[in-house]
Order: sequence, then structure tokens, then C-alpha cells
Amino acid sequence: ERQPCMPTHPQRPLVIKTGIQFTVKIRSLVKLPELNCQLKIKVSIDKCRKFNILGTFSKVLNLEESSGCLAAEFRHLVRCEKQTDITTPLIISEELHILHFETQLIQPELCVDLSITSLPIVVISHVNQLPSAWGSILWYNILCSEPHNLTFFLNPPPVKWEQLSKVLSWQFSSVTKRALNSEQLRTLADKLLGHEAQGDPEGLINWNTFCKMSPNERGLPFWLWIDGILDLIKRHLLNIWNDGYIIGFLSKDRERALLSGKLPGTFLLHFSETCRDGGITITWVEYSQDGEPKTHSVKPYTKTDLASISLPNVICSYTLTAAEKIPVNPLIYLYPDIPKDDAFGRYYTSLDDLSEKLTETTDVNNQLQKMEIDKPIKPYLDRRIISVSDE
Amino acid sequence: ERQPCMPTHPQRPLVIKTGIQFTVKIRSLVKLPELNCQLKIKVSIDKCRKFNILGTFSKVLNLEESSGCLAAEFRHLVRCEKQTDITTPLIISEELHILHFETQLIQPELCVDLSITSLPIVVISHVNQLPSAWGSILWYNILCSEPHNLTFFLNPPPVKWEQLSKVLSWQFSSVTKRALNSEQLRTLADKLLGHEAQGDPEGLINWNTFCKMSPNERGLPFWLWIDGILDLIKRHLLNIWNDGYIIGFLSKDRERALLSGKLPGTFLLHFSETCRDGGITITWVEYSQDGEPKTHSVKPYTKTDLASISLPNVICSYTLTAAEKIPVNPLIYLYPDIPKDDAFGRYYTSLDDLSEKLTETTDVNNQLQKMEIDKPIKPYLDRRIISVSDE
DNA sequence: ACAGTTTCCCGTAAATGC
DNA sequence: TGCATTTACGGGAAACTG
Repeated sequence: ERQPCMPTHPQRPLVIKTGIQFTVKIRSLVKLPELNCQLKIKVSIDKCRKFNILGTFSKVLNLEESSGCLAAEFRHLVRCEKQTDITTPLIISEELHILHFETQLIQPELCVDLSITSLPIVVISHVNQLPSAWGSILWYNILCSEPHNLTFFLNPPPVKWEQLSKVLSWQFSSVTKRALNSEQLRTLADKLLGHEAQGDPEGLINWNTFCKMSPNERGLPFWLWIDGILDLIKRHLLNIWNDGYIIGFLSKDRERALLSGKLPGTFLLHFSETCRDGGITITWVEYSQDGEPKTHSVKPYTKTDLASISLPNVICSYTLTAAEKIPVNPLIYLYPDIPKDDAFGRYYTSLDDLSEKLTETTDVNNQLQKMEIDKPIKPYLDRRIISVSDE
Repeated sequence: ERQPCMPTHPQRPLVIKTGIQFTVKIRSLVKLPELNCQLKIKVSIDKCRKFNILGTFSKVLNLEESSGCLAAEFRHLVRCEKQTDITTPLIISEELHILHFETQLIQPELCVDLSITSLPIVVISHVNQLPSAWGSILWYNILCSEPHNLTFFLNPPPVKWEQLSKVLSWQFSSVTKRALNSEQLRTLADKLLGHEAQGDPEGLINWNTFCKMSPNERGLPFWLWIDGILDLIKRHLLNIWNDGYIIGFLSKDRERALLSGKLPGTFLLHFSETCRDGGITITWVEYSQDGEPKTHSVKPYTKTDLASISLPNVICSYTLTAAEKIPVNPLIYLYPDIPKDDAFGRYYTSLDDLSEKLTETTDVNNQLQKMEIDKPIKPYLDRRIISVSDE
């Protein structure tokens, strides 16, 4: 009778953090004229680890002009003391919860108790749990046709590559203007299914492979690796990702094949396979005396690195030094043959970080006057940072 | 009868932030044997802007072994709705509050109500109010002999340079291992009193000059400028400040006088006069063909800058480039004549930022195995960032 | 329009729990 | 002892409010 819209976490609905406000909307699919009467909705949550809704538990539905639907907003989900008698084998990001909504429709002729539940949600206590929580939501919604199977992760079924690849690509297109292309997806398929599988659409991927890793292995589960990269793109690479200048996912073999035979100084950008929080590296090709191609990759740039210098600026200023040699920038053409300034020139800035956005010199003029300092103003020598490797 | 120790904010007691825990201790100066009986203390706060103490309002004093004093801890000061009928002309960092402590000593022979108050405190709602709040606390405690004059800042008296200079120097020695020397203090005196005053110990400084600026002036009040520098030192310059390698406070005239005649490439470090959050610049001297000294200063390095490259590393790698010329590092001797590596060498690192602390290469080895990738491992080319100016 | 003030909430660090 | 989970709170940004 009613269909709940989802509680919202920016970009990641169905994941809720304790202590952080969220919004739930429910709307009636049936346009009863009686809905003009005030319908009071009560919300509550299952008490597995004993969360509670703090704030207004009950709200009157009011008509939303835009959609003609009825909206209610609830704030602050807060965890209370744990129940001692409940133990779950599931880790927090696999523990599914349900929001309940109840109301009573009282009419002269009838009196009905109505109730509806949300899709399963994951409750987290820290943002660092968000990636795995979102992984769970993805897996559940790919696979589970039941509206609320809270024990889904006790034995989660595998997913076909055909399904997963769509979801992965959608993760990129929902955060950026560019989805994954078939080449990129193929690289990911090789990683998940093995190279022999040839990207078989019917190939099955296990939940553990996707998001957990078996306990004896240490390392980064596939989804957390991808999510780190998504975050890196969102924060620091949006423009050049949208432009399609990041090949991104590429096996070493493929990389070597692509670059071999290209002009010396041809480079491409791809993501680190191992950086926990996303990293991007630059690989370029040069040729030895006998014409043998040789590729080099810089240590991947991470979020921290890109916070102080943007990737276009790295590319613009990257310098190789060697004793007795003149420093050079080995990066000349973005693969296949785009002169680097054509691709990245519009993103070069001399303002490498925020602090430099303040026009210091003007500031000096203003402030020295105010501070009653009447010395002549000597402008500062501007500076920039560049990325350097020693050969 | 009892003397309250102060609520603690790390490094800045007497400033309390809403929503953040703090601790108050009170101790009895009189060692009554009767104190073995349980003394229940109640704490409360004046209700000017209507704050409340959240948590346990009342606590039993218990004996502290170390000092034999009685301690109580209270947590979470939380603001409630403002009272509408109270208006104060004071801004929040000038609004003084008092904590009250009450208890009843009930003995067979007598029954006494005891009460005591804290020194005035400042309540803030955001850390960005901490510097001015601490400025208020300093000013109050320099000048006010009355235990709690809550309207002190309606008309705060001026302070003698003699008093203020001690307090300023103490701010540095309490955060670092090095107080301000007389030369540094003299520079600050010139700034506050004017050069003509000759650092007169009797010279008076107004509250407005120290911490506010009159409304029509825009700019950075003296104390906020100093506090930004203190913070910069604490975060990024502690070692070289402790070593005494930062002259820091220096007029342009004095700077020029110091550097003239020194070897070319002699440099010194001093703080920006204008950066809101603290900045430090490097000034070096060179000589034109006719032997005329010429000094250059780099745009000051801020917290953001120094988060990605340490000042010793800047000094080590700073590069001046010019078309057709070989890039050089113009920094050779720390004033007066210390070869830069002697002063800063021990602080050079190739790890310019945190992300590089992870030993990527080892990681690669480990993780590629786990991820079942059996490609040969090609180590990445290491990199560093350097600071460059174009001549 | 705006500045002083507060709230929101991410992300590092530390504490806590198992 | 180590890992999973939670709490603490600084700090950037947005929201609020006179």
C-alpha cells in the first residue's frame, strides 16, 4: 500500500551512521481522498544491537507539492546499550536492519492498522565502515529478491560477472560523468575471475572475494580497493576522469603492449593495484640504444599527495634528475599520441594548494597599512612545488 | 577554604567548549579529619547565555593519593536555549562565566554550607574561537586581581609592556623548549608600541590593539597573529624552533642589516607578518655585480604547505630556475654562517608525507601474492616534492 | 548583506571491547 | 595480543541569527 523511499546518506542511501541525521520519506501509492485527514506515522528500528531512533518518532504526513507524495523527516539515530543476550556471527557491515513505519487509518466506515518496512539498511558507527557497508547493500540488492532477508550474509550467494560488472560501472557513472568501458571492465574481470575465464559473463564471484577476503589472507578486498579509487577520483581526478584521460585499470602486460612502439615519452595513467586508499601512477615508455622499449612507473600518487599538487600539475612539472645530467620531464604524449599540454593544459595552475589562493601580495598591502607598518612593500618570490624522481 | 583547580582544555585551561568533556578538581586546603566522611559536591554554571552542565552534576569527593587532595570529574558542558531577555554587549570570547561548587558539611556539632567558585572561564562553541578566548584569559589574569569580575571586558584596562612581554614569552616556553629572546621581544614591542617607544617597559597596550582591532580596521589582531605562529611552531617547526634556528620576529630593516655583508647565500627564517594562520618565510642575500646586497624572500610557508613538505626539506631542496640557466639552490648558510646541512641535515627526510611512510614496495610484494597476481614485480620509481621558484 | 556564532559531520587518533 | 568497533574532538564548511 505504501512504498518507502530510502533514508539518505549522501550518495549512499541505506547506510546510516549513528549520531548523524538521516531522512526517510514514505509515500502513498494510492491517492485516497481520505488522506487529507492527518495520518500520523511512527518509525522504529529493530533492536538487534539495540539502536534507537532519537528525535521525533512520530510525524504527521504532509503533502509534497512536487510529487504529491507524503514526506516525513526523522533525525539522529542513536545507539543505546547493547543487548547482552544477542550474538550475531555477522560483522557490523553485514548486519542488516529494518525500519518500521506504522500508522492507523481511522475512517467512519473502517479502521485499519497500516505498516510498512524499509529495505534492509546497514548501521555503522564510523565513516571508515561506509565502504564495506555499501558493498553489502550492493550485494544484497543485486541478489536478494526477498524484501527483507536479514540473515542474508550468513550465507550470501555468488554473483554473476554479468550482473556485477553493471553495478561496478554504475558506481562510476553515478559519481562521475563516465562509466567503465569494456576494456576497463575486462581488466577487472580478469582480476576477479582469473585471466583464463576470459571475462565470462556467467562467471561467478563470491562475496568473500568481493568484499572480505578469507581470514588467512591479508590484503585489500576487491570492493574496498575499487571504492578507494572512486573516492580518489571524486576528490582529485574528476575532470580528467570525465575527459577520459585515465585508462585506470590495466594489467602490466596490457600496459606494456599498449606503450611498445609508441613515441618515446608516451605515458598513461592507471590506478595502483595495492594502495589502500586509492593511488594513481604514471607509466611512460622510453627506448634503449638497441630500440628495446622500457617502461617506468612513478610511485602512485595518493589522496594526501594530490591534496598538495594536482595530477595535471604533476604531469606538467614532473622532473627526472640524475647526477651530471640536465633535469628533464620524461612525460610528453598522453597515450596514444596527445601532446600532454593539449590534454591537461587547461588544468594547470600555479596555485597548488588552497593557501595560495589568497592573493598574498594584495593582502600584504592591505594589512601592512592597517597594522601601521609603513615599510616599503617587498613582494614575495612566488613558488610552486614539483614532483621529482632521481634516476 | 577550598581552592578550585581549573577545568582543563589541553594547554588552555579556563576555556571550555560546548559538547567537549572537561575536568574540574577542587581540593581542600584544610586537612579536616572529618573529611573522611563523604562530601558531596554539586557543580553549576551561571546562566547568562544559559549553559548547563550535562553529566553528573554532583560527585563525592575522594582522596587522591598523590596529593592528598580531593578530586571530582565532570563531563560535557552543553548549551541550552538562549535566554531571550539577556543581552550582553560582549562578544562570546569576552563573556566570562563562573563555575559554582557547593557542599554541606554536616557534623554533630555544626552544619555548614560551603561554596566556592572557579576563576572566570570562557565558553566557546568552536575551536576557531579558542585563540581569542585564550587571549581574554591571559588579559584577565595579567590585570584583574579581583577573583571574579565578570564585566571585566566592558572596559578592560591597558597592560604594561613589561607584563605583557613576560606573558608572551611564557606562551612560547610553555609550548616549546624555547622562550622569546630579548631581540624577538623587542621586535614585538616595536610592533605594539611603535618604534619610537624603544620597547619602553612602561608602555601601555590596549586590549583592542592586543586582541580586537577597532571595527573600522580590517586585519589581524596582534594576539591572533602570534597564536597562529605558536600553532605553526607546535605542528611543524618544533625541532628547529627548539634548536634556535628560527629568528622569527624581525623587522625588514633589521633583516637587511643582519644579512648585509654576510656570505652570499646566507639566509634566515622569519614569520610572515600577515598570514592569518601563521607563515614562515626564508630570506637570503646575494650581491649584484657592484657588490650591492639584495635580499629575497620566498612566499611564506603555511600549515598547509608544511603538511606536505617539511621546512628542513624545503631548505634542502629549494630550487631557483631561470630560462637558460642551471637550476640552483640559493640557500647556503643559515645566519650567521652555519652551513645549512649542519643546522638542518638531521631533519632531512625523503618521506615528505605520511602516505610515503607505508613501504609501498614491500606492500606490493605482499599484496600481489594475496591477490593472486603472479606478474613480476616492477618496483616504482620513488619521488619527492621540492619547492621551486622561477627567477 | 553580513558577521558573529553555532551546527553538522568527516576523518585522525585514541580508547574500548572481544 | 590483535582486530573490530566505538568514542573523542579538531577543523572545514554550511547553517543559523540577529
